[in-house]
Amino acid sequence: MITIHDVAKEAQTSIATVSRVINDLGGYSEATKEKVLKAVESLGYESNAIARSLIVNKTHTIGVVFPNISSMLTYEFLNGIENVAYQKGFSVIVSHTYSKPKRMMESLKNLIEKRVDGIIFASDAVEKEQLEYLKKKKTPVVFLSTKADEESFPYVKVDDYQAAFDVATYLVDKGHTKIGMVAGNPLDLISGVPRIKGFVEGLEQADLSIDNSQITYGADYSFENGRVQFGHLMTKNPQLTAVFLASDEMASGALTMAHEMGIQVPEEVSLIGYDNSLLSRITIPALTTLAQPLVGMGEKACDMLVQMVNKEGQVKSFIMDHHIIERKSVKKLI
Amino acid sequence: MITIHDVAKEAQTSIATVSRVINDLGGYSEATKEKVLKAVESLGYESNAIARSLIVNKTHTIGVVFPNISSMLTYEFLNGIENVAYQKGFSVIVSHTYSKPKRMMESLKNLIEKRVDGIIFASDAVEKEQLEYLKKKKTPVVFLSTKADEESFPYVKVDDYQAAFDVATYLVDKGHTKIGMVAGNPLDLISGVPRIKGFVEGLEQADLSIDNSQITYGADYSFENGRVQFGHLMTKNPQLTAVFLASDEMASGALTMAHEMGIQVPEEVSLIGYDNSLLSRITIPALTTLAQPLVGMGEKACDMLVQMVNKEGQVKSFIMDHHIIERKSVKKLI
DNA sequence: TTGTAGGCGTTATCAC
DNA sequence: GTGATAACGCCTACAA
Repeated sequence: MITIHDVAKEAQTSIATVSRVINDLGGYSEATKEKVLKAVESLGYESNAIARSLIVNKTHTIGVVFPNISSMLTYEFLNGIENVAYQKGFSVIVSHTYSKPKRMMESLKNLIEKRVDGIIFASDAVEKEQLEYLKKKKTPVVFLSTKADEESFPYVKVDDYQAAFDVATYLVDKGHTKIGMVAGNPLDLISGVPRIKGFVEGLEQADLSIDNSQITYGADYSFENGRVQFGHLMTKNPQLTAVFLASDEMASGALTMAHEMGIQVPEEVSLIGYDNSLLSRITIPALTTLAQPLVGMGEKACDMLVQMVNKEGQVKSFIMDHHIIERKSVKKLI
Repeated sequence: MITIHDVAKEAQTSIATVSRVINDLGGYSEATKEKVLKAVESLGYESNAIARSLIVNKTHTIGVVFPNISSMLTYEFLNGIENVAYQKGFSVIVSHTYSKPKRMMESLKNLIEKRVDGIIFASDAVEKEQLEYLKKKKTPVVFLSTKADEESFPYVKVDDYQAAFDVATYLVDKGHTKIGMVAGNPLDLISGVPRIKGFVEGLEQADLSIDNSQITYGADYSFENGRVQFGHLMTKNPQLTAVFLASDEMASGALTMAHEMGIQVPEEVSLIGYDNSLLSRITIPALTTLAQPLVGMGEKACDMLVQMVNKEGQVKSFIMDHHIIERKSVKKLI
């Protein structure tokens, strides 16, 4: 390995001076700068970020912790994160935890040992143990599309309650009155519950009631779950003219089930999804959906984290705007 | 920050001993081990991987370089990579380059500066400059779903020529004779050309000729490109009964175009994709496609890289098996 | 403008 | 078994 000493020798100067010109610190003549740069070039020297980190106590690296892979959202988040990280001069270490507490803990510990400057914790519920751990370390953390039960760390989220509420009134505005929902996990306090609650109350606001038989629940937000839940829902409630799916993946599952059951979308039943993931543009018919600005959320989270790392003032949790993107899966009833 | 010195003081011993018990090196009494462990626990000490890396000259971190985000393959590769990396005790730094040579070079340099133990270069053509650079450094590199023009670095790939050839004979076996192709980029030597060549020669093998009007080309493998190319192809060649799309994304684009044009799939025209990405299960009809073992390829690439890092024998390029997954988009002609 | 020297938190080589 | 102490490659006072 070729070090700063080699460069110094080649340039016939000291390592201090080499360090100065490499880091653009000024305080050296143009001549020596030339010499040093030439030496760097000819030797192919590349400074050792590890050594630098050790002394400046910063790695310019952040860690991102994701739950299971199955979700298509993850990748869009990651893109947003990586974009601004790159732009701000940070590298990003990713780890998947499959929502296993043990693995989450290991990932966290590993990131801390590697001395990342900050951590983005995405899309997953945080266990008490992990929260305690993170609080003990002083490492900056921001939550992405999730939040801690307390106000310990800032988060970036959409207002799921309001979003689901808006979906309900959207459907009502389109003239629907017999409306169902394929919900996510009713035990998921972060996304599951608010979407259900928001939707139900949105309907109530329009003087529509929805009883429990018109809502089905599942374990996750997957294609397969959407497929079977939608099947159950429609056999129990064939009168429905519109149903809200708690994710685009579920909605596309519903689409294939509708196809299997010979139900026309949107002619016979309207479908509306959630997320505006890549999927929603690709299905037939294309999905009308509640859009979360996924890439933007990743960017925002990373922005906030970098701010915290650089101690640029106080960072507050941020609620991202949502809106409904109209495509082809919802029919207006006259 | 709490260091090994603090632990040593707390445990009333030397840092050398603390280091020994932490690294399980033996050569200490059970009693001191207890003391040290207790001190570690009570202080919440976590060793500094940066400092360790500096001296052992290994970071237990690998870098992964991807091109643009648009591809859905990327994430599956990443999952495979991250799986075995985790299992082998490595962290992974990802970076996206948007296929911009400048940004690729920056990413590479950054990874080298951060002293990653190895690099996986995925899915993108390698420029001469980058190749030269990587060869100069002694850092292990493996190519994933791409390869260098020379035998400089090992790669993991599917045999695109043979795969496309197999697609051709598959379609022929199903009784099709009027067959078209929506190809990828004809300038893409890694994936574009072999798929085109393999497909054409597969047809010739069955005494079917395919002239240039039955093949359309595009810039990439995207949904949108598949959509418009398929439109062109079918208006020029309405007699076609089957078409091969060079990616699943393109195939799903074709599906929506077929829908727009009122062409039934597979009743009027059969479609076959390439990749077996998540998409192919989700479209209606579900796509018959040539499957690349995406996750497996990521795993294999990481496996090889770790082997190289650990200097466990010679590592050779690896051709992954491919096969056709039959779903609903190809009709058998009687 | 430049160089010397003391760390940064570890591991590893010696002695004891 | 255990403890000094010299690296690892760099940054940064402090001197000169």
